[in-house]
Amino acid sequence: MISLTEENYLKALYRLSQEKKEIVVKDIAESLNIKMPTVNSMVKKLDEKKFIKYEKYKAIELTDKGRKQALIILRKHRLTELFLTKVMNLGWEEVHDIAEQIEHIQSDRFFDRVDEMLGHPQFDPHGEPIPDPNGKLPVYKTIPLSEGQLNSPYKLAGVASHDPSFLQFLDSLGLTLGATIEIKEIQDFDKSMGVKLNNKQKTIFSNTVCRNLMVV
Amino acid sequence: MISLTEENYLKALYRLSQEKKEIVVKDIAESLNIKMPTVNSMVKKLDEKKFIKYEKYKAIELTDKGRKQALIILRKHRLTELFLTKVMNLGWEEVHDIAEQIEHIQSDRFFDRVDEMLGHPQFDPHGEPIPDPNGKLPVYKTIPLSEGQLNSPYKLAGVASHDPSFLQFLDSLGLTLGATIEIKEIQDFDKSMGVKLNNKQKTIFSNTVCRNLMVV
DNA sequence: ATATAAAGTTAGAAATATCTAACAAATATA
DNA sequence: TATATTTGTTAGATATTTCTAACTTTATAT
Repeated sequence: MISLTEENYLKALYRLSQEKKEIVVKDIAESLNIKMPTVNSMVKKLDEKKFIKYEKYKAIELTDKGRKQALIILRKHRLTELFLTKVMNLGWEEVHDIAEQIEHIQSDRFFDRVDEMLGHPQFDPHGEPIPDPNGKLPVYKTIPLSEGQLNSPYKLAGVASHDPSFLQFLDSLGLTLGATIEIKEIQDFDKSMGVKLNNKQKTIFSNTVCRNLMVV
Repeated sequence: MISLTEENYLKALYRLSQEKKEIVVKDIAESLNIKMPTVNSMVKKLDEKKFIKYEKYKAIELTDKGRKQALIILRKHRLTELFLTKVMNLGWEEVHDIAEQIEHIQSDRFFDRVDEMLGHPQFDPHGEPIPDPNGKLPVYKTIPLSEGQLNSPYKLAGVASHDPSFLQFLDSLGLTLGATIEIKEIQDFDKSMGVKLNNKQKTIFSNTVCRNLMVV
């Protein structure tokens, strides 16, 4: 069995591993707002339980087992956030704290239903992929929309530019991660594309825009 | 602050107080599946925190503060069970364990939305009333069914007689608290009523029965 | 009314997760 | 390189929730 506290350590470990190559005791202490000696005891325990690899004074690494656990929690967290916003109509600013609690609920049935009610989403609204129930992160080979084909529905999986005006432009179109984009027309002369968004509105994207929309 | 464990003790205490007049250490131990010495330590603590009144070798009583806490948890539990069945379409047999976990979530916003999505229900499907957000059990001004009106759906909120044969009679009809009763016909000569139960089966109640069914 | 049984209590131990104080190692700086 | 700073570790304490073993009080039954 894994405790709520251990789950929180693993989740922090995973998040930190995404941000930096080396994770040290201090990183975890700061991230979880606890003192270093506490972390020290805990990493010893997590090492014994084979969730991480830890040696005195060395960097800490998640094992496959630990990463799997972390991803299962991350899945619950992301599904919960989506559920709270999309199904329960709560605001994005208020769902995080609730999701931090619900992510520890032990019930496959519950999260399966959440997943189902959301239509098995692949991305959360931050564009982060949602791990599968076995703690596997699907590997998407994303391509820029500019290399996409006609009449084949793509999903927005990320953006290559983080220019605020670009993001605002996407926002104004209601284009969030996970949105469906279908290429309906390609202009030869400037490579601009006529596209259909979420099977509803149609618009035209310049090649610049298309090169910055990473799809799957 | 009140811990998850303390919440579970208070909930058990409240449930036991509904079932019997005197609650002793052994009752709690059995109800929570823990040993008596553990309960002994805990009741001392709950007494110090003013949630219960406890003296050595005496019966245990909830204080107003303790009862309020218990009712807030009960509210969360009942709302959650309703939500899981009505909104998430889970089966009644599987929701209890999940609700036992979700009831400890700390978020007024979350439970307010749950309550709202369910249309502010007054009873759970077992016919138990749902406490309000301040831990108050609404007092319904109940009337005997005999004073009810035609074609207006009532809810069974209590019984005026506790005669075993009467209770068994209700039981045989599947009439539990919260059940819907609609008067379809009133016989002038003996005041017996033709009624529809839970929008399903129809039957006839004598005036004696009607005077003992307290509805809302 | 006394003996037996049931229920309750105390004392002390263990697991979990946290802390502070003191010391040690690694890293950065002068 | 030597010193200072940062980071890490150990040891030991505290709080929470649980347990077992031993003893005490209250209730039951002969």
